[in-house]
Amino acid sequence: MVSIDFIPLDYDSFDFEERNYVKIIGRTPSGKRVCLIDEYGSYFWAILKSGISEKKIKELQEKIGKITIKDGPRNSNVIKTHLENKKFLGKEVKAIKIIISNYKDTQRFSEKLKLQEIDKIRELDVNYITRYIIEKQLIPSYWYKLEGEEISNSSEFGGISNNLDCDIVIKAEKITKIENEKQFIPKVLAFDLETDDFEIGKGKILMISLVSEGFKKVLTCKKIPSMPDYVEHYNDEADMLEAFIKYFKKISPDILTGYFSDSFDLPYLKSRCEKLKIKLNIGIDNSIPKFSGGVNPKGRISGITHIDLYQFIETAYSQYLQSETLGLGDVANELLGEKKVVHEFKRSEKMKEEEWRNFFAYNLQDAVLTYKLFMKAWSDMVEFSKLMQEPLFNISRDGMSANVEHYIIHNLYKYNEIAERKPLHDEISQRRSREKYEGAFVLQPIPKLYENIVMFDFTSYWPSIISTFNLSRSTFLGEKQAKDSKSKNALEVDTGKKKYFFLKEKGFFPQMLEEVIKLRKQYKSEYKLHPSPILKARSNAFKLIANASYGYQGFFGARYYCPEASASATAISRKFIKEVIEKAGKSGFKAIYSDTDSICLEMSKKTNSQALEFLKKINSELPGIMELELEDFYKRGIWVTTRKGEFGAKKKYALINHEGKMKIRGFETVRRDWCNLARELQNQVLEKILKEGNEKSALELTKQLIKLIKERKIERKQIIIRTQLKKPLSEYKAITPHVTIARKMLAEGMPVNQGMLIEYYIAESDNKKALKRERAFLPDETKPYDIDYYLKNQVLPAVENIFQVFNINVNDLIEKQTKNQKSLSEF
DNA sequence: GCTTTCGCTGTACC
DNA sequence: ACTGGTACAGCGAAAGC
Repeated sequence: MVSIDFIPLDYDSFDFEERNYVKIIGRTPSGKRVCLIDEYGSYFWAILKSGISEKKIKELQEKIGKITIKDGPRNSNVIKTHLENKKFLGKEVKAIKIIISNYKDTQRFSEKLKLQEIDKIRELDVNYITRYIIEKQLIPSYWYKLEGEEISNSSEFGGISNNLDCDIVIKAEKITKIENEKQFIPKVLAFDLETDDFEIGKGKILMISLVSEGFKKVLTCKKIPSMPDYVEHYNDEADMLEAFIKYFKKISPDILTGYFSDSFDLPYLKSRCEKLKIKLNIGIDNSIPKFSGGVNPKGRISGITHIDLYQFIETAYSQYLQSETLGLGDVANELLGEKKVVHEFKRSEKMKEEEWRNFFAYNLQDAVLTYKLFMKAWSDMVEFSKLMQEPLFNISRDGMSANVEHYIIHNLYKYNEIAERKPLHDEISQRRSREKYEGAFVLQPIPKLYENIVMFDFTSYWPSIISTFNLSRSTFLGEKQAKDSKSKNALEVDTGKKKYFFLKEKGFFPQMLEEVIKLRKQYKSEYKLHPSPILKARSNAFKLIANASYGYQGFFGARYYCPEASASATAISRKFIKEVIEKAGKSGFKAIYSDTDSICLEMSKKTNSQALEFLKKINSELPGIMELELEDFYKRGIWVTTRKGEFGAKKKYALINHEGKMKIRGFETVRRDWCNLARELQNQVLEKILKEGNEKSALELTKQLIKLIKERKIERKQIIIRTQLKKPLSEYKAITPHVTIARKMLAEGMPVNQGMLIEYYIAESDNKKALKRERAFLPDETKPYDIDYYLKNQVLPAVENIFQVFNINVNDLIEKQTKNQKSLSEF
């Protein structure tokens, strides 16, 4: 018997003599690599119809107990059955727990269970590892004391330990959670490839960068006269790949990370190794990386957690990032404040020595930035895996709906609930075609420059509504029937279209949410008292889960899909925000604007403390855990009309607080599909107006810029328009400028991928009626820009509505200037 | 042949 | 396909006259 402390990192399973075993890789506090092996038989539930006699149930259990699978790839049997009183969607049920010898036969067993007494079979689709984590409570990223028999270098399980790059292999007997808040720092290896063709299977690998603690190298098969000292040269690609494998094994990391490495670097590496007949045996059992998932491949390396950092950044950070793309360069710049080395891609045979030198630096830096970003994201990943209770491999790739669902599944046992199944194929298409339900309320603003504004918003609006009003799949009682009067124990929600009933007795989902909100509040205040990246990450993970839970209930792929709950939540949201608007009016504040959970009020002659008193009054009248809070006081704010100029535009405003900090929403300034010229001018115009309270100097600035545009003094980079290619080029029905440019790029042999930002500018044309797409050119083309287009379609639209607030028509300004200029040049 | 309408597309807000 | 609905705006082609 041995006993060690360890932290589980990578979860896997294997079969031995037709039984399932869990294989978990972790580390001890002193850095030894541990492999835990545990026998574990999976199970599922047969939920019985009500009113079946005990005798019948006994007979049924016996019958089930004898089921065997012999026609499959292995012999499987039922190990044990167990009758239990459980809950399913909140209702009491009797269910038989069926423990089987091999989870891979789950489906085969269920097919033999189409029996009269059985109402439903459930939890066939709960992942084996997930189930193990729930049952043994061996949650990733926490510390445990592991007791068991050491089987390192033994013949157990066919000598599995002999081929394993581990310090100790233990057959688990007892696992106990220990209190250890010590943050585990993993050994991380970041890598990046440069190739001579972007398409996997076509090109060759030119260089590989590797970055780990105290380790920075570029491996290459290209030789230039004087190599930088971090570059190691190999005779050919095969030697270089062998060297990669050698270094990988020497470093023996816990985590391999890359940026887009699931879809590019790792499959590329695998493909080249296959072609060159090199065994990419980087798994701790000497296995090669395996890919699953088809369209969105996921690369798995046995015993080593491969993390494609891009995927985690996309789900966990993208909503907070200002970056206009989620590329490594933009993200590293924003999160680390480090700029990427600029490198112009050329065909490798055309590159000169200096360019190769730069290419090496570029390659190294990609791995350096990936490494640093990973370290920065580590706390968040750990907190995610602790909250969702799923391994890091999954956490780093899952979207928010999967996160919400994992949170639910891992906590169901507290409510004695059996999990609902995932929707089947037909169900999904049915759900996807459902009508949209009405969403949140947005108040139409009156265009104006306002002074002295206060903004309030509801804290965690959606989750607080769902929790307070108990809106969920298991508490939904159905639509109101005309004759229905049995609503004593139910809450009625009038969505305007339909009336829905929900049970008053708290359901598990609203209860879980309430817990999440409570803990989020607790960690947030703890963080404010003792700021640390861990507490910040923890508070943030809870916040994200809470916010995604509303969308989850309306999502077609959800186990606990309930669009009626979503529709009810929005109906309730509309009711409360409108009430606040009305009460504000009665208390002498005037609502300028409101969107979903926020409200901007004109203070008029009211003081700040009067505004806070009003807030207090509102809160005293709010039910449950609903709460309105102060967002900020603002010195000025501006709302404008829509382009047509008929009414005030929603989702578009700019504010400045008393410290001079601006908050700009919806304006072209914050839209990446407008050129920088227009965006920067608009930003400056807004700043001047908000700071000075009038339009005078902003107008001057605009006039100056118009002059510069006409004199062709604008730099090319200022007039570039960027639009994302959101789908494969072939799927476009409309031929827009960016599609035209993308086709042109493709024809010129440039890489064009779904998701990339297409850049172009608009050039002059003799044909005045030419379409925009006919005047669109690549950034490096030489045609002079179209003055008229940039004035009338970029700069003017960006500031026109702002000056309109002051009754100034900027269009006249351009026309006048144009006339003057023409008359000058004509004479 | 010109103007208006409408579907497609992308982006942002919450 | 991988959380929800609301809103704005530009482009290009179809529809309307």
